[in-house]
Amino acid sequence: MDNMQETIWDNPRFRNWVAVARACQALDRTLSQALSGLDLKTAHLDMMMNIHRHPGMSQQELANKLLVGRSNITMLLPQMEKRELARRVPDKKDKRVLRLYLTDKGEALLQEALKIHLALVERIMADTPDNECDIVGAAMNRVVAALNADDTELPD
Amino acid sequence: MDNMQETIWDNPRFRNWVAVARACQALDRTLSQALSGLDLKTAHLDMMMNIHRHPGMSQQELANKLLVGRSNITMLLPQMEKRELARRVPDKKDKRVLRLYLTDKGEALLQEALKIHLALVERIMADTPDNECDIVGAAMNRVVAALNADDTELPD
DNA sequence: CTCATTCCGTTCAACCATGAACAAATTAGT
DNA sequence: ACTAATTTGTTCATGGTTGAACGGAATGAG
Repeated sequence: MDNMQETIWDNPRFRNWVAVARACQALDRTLSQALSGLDLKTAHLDMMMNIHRHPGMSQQELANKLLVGRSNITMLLPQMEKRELARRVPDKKDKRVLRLYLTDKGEALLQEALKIHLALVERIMADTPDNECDIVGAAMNRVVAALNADDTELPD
Repeated sequence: MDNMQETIWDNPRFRNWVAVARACQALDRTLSQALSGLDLKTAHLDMMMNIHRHPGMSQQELANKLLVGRSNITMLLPQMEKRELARRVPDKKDKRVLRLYLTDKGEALLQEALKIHLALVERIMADTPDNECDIVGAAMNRVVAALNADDTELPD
């Protein structure tokens, strides 16, 4: 009873979050390998997913969505343009911004990559019932909301 | 009605996993900022956490736990030794391996960092009841198990 | 014992990501 | 209209991460 370790790993919430972090990292590594056949990296896939869902977004908006620096987008995009997966179209109203679109080739490659990604997700979640999956998703959305609340303290 | 999009984002499991990935990434960024006051990076914290829980482990074992390359450990450790947070002790039996330990200073700093980490975890999980937290943790442990099963397919 | 093989840690070159500094375009204040 | 501040994208130097190649040490087969 003196020996109540009171170590942080006795805290269920901490242990549970460590599991989340480990699962994410493990999946990232496996996904990277699975995508190597398409000559795609996860960074590129994330970009393509966001451009697909929000066509015409600016590089700045994309950087915010991906939680990376603007310069990162600038470095990655030329590679995708050379492979003809994406286009940068100057905005008529505002000559500063470049609006992003996927080419048909880019959309096609994205679909291939998403098949791989989806198959992987379904496999790792195979032993988890649907309602528990939803609980996980809902909890994680609350996490994102809580962290965004912090960020929005700073900006406007 | 023709318009059943059948896009991948209609798949609940995929959406839910995307939420997990976004939550992880968001927390990593926030944690990095929170640790900057201690002049610690998440990579170092992960190392210290593992050495703390498994004193005397080799660099190889640590690399496996962290899912990083052996060279990564070699590059990070000297910095921690100079700060007197960790020690590398040659193994008597096997002159190849260096066994890792935290110094008292390292243990003390780890406790400070863990306080910050724990506070962050408890805050982002504040709106999630205990039983749902456990469901999340259990699901993520199954994910890790499923992915480890893959890895052990290759190495024989 | 000897030689091949395996394992541990290190080194090195290549690749990525980041943030500060910058030029051009836009907006706001006066 | 004119200046100051803000925003967008780019460049560049820096630091982190990786995988292949290496030398030293242990293991196993003959």
